[in-house]
Amino acid sequence: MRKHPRQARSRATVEAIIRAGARVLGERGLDGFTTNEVAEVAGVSIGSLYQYFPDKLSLIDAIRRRHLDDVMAVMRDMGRGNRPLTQLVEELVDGMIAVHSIQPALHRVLLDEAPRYDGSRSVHGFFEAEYIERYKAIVAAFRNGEGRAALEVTAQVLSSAVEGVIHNAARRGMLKSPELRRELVHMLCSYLRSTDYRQTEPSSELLLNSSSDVE
Amino acid sequence: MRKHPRQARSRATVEAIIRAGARVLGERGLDGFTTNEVAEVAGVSIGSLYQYFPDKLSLIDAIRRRHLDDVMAVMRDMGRGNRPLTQLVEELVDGMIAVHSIQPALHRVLLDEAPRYDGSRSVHGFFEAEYIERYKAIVAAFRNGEGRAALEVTAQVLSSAVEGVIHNAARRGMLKSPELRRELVHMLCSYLRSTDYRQTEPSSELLLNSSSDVE
Amino acid sequence: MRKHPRQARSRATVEAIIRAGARVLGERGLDGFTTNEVAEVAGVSIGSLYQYFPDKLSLIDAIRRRHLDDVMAVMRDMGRGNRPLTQLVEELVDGMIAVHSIQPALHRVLLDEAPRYDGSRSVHGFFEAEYIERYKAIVAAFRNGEGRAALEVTAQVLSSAVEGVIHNAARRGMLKSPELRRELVHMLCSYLRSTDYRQTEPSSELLLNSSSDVE
Amino acid sequence: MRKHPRQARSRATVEAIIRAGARVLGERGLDGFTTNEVAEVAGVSIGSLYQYFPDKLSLIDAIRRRHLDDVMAVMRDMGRGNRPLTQLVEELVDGMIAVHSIQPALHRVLLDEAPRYDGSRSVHGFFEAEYIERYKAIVAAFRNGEGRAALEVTAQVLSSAVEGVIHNAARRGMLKSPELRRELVHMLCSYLRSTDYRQTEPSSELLLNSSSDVE
DNA sequence: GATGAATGAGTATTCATTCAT
DNA sequence: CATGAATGAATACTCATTCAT
Repeated sequence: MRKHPRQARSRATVEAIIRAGARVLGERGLDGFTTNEVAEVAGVSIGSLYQYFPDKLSLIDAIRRRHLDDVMAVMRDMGRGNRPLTQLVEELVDGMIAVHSIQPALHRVLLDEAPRYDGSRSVHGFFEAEYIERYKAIVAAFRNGEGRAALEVTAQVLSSAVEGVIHNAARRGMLKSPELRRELVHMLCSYLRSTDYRQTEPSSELLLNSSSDVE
Repeated sequence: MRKHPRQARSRATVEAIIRAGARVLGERGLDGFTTNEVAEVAGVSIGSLYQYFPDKLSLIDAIRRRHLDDVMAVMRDMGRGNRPLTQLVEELVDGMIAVHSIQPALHRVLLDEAPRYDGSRSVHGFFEAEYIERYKAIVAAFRNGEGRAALEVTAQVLSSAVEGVIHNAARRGMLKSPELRRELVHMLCSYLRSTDYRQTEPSSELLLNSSSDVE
Repeated sequence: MRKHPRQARSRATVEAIIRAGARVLGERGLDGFTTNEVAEVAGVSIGSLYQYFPDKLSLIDAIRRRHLDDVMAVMRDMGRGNRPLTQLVEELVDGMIAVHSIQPALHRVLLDEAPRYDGSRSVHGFFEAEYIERYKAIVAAFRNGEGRAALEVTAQVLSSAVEGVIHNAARRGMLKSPELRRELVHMLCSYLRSTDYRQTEPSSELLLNSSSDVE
Repeated sequence: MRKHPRQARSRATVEAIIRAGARVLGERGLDGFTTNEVAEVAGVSIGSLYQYFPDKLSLIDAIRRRHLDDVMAVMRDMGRGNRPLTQLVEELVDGMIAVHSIQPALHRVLLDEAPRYDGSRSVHGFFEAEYIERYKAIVAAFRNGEGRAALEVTAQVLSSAVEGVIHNAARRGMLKSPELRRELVHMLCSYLRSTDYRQTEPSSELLLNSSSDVE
């Protein structure tokens, strides 16, 4: 941000801009997101917008930070208290579904489409660090004996799988499907519960005899 | 396509345009994808581009079709022959990684960002139908006794999880990490191997007592 | 118009754009009328033009309104006071010649070539209604006993004859010819003065024995 | 024209192009008139079109000549035989209406909108010379004692009035209205029958007491 | 601080015309 | 002679950003 708002009025202005930005981004998508549109929706002159945000990207970043804070709130709740695996996973999934239900498109746009400032020192960087750390904590709690590196990768896989499923469901308007919720929970639990698969696996497995073989 | 290329010369032109388009889309992203840029990279005049593609979107659709054909080829290979679960999943994951390694960003842009022609009868529609069908075949082979509806949802969860993980890895340049591959395979196998979790689960579970609670 | 100019500066801009537009349209014709050209002639950036006019057509409409206002002023003057037929017609013709002398081509382009916004409720629609009404008033004053429908048609014929002659003269640069003025006045007076010709006519007429027959 | 077609085949090609051109120009207007479109409608390659017509304008000129020939045919018929004034005028008006009824828009586009080659030596020039000459013959026949210059102007006024009324009617789809026909005939007859109005006019005229005075 | 008028580089798309095959 | 692939200048319109008031 270009300038830090000190007076109450300025803070309100910035607030209005970010809110309007989130709304526009969620409703119109990245293409419909123009600084003039945002300023108008915010009931603010375009000049005022540029008083606080040096350019479009910085505004997107601010919106992202705002939104990611919500997501982080869900993650932080995960950390409180002890719960059995299933319950924890269910809460995680439910939290994610809840966050994405508010503005289904916004989160996806923010995560997938909207360009980041430079990739390193951006808001997203800090957020992501804590985000993955939270996932690591979960993994560590249920997968004892997993090494540092493995932990990192497992958390990565876990979080991106959750996001992949949730975003896809959001795109299809299936966020509220209980079956989807159940299956996602199921998958995550199976994964977290299983010990290293290299030991248990190549025993005697079912064979796939696909009939779609013939083409 | 506006016109069908009859002479050899024009077929080469169309080919060059699609190739250049894929490259530009992958390297510069949807924003950097301008018809003029594509024409230039293809070494073709802008007029030639519009001789064959009525507008920008139709070109994107052609690129998508091209790319999705590659992805489907991987999926179709899954259907051939019988293999144990692990091997099948490994091949699936390896195939996906391979496809995404060529142009890491292209697939994601094509799937997540790039607008489709009308949402219903487009290329993507047909592709997706077969795509999910292939996943369903896999699930059906290893999860006997799963109902119709459950099959659909499971396939959905499975495919979007795979894509989420792969795309995220692509974004981070981690596509070639063997650990990631291992964990993804692991997750998918656990999920597919497990029977209905509602029976086996709420026994005696570990409890999470996170210390990252305090901040 | 997209935006209403509030500050004096912007009102001047809009004014300059319309003036430049009229000039370009009159001098270069509809083909040479490009928004960029207009902006340049107006000494204004293309962006400013689009700030006030959503598209090319709306600008043409604004120019038309401006121009038609001038024409209507002439017509309204016709309505004031009582004058003998000849004097009235002379004033009408003189007024029309004056209006078209400013930018000979503009009026024709505006009336004949330039596309209208949607054909019905556009500026031209309202203008035309009053325009023909004024003509009807003239006809009614000198042709007593003419029915409703006949009035309408007579007014139509009268106005389009005037326009035909004036526009053609404008094309040929003959607008200032006193002979032309005299003949036009003559024709209109003859027409308006004559009672129903069906009674007076097939008496004993001159015969045309054209020698230009042989060629 | 670039090349004179000698063989039968070429003559047929040229013929097809001109016909297609007239159709496109009439149906789609000057804007929809593109050389590629014309070639396609003519069932001929664009290359062939340019074999015979060096550019777009030359094609329009050829169409114009073709069309004006039709109009001239009407005018020439006027010259044959002797008829009373009213009959002659009725035939003129009917002929004009007939010519314009075939492709109402074409004639207007050709006369009003379509650019001419250079204004002087074009097809239109020659045509117009004869055209106005025909009108002069008519005037001369019924207005004895009119001088050279006056004859020219009268013919000019007469022809442009006819065209103005007819074109306007064509635009409004009123070409077939018998009232319109009657009034046009009426006006032309009144005009041609009247002797110099300077002698007969400022006697005792009706006064216009318009009520639209009050505004 | 706030305003909103002004800017202009950039984007998709068309169409007259050429020329190798 | 005919074809149609290729060309590229030209055009309408958008939007991030600046700056005088």
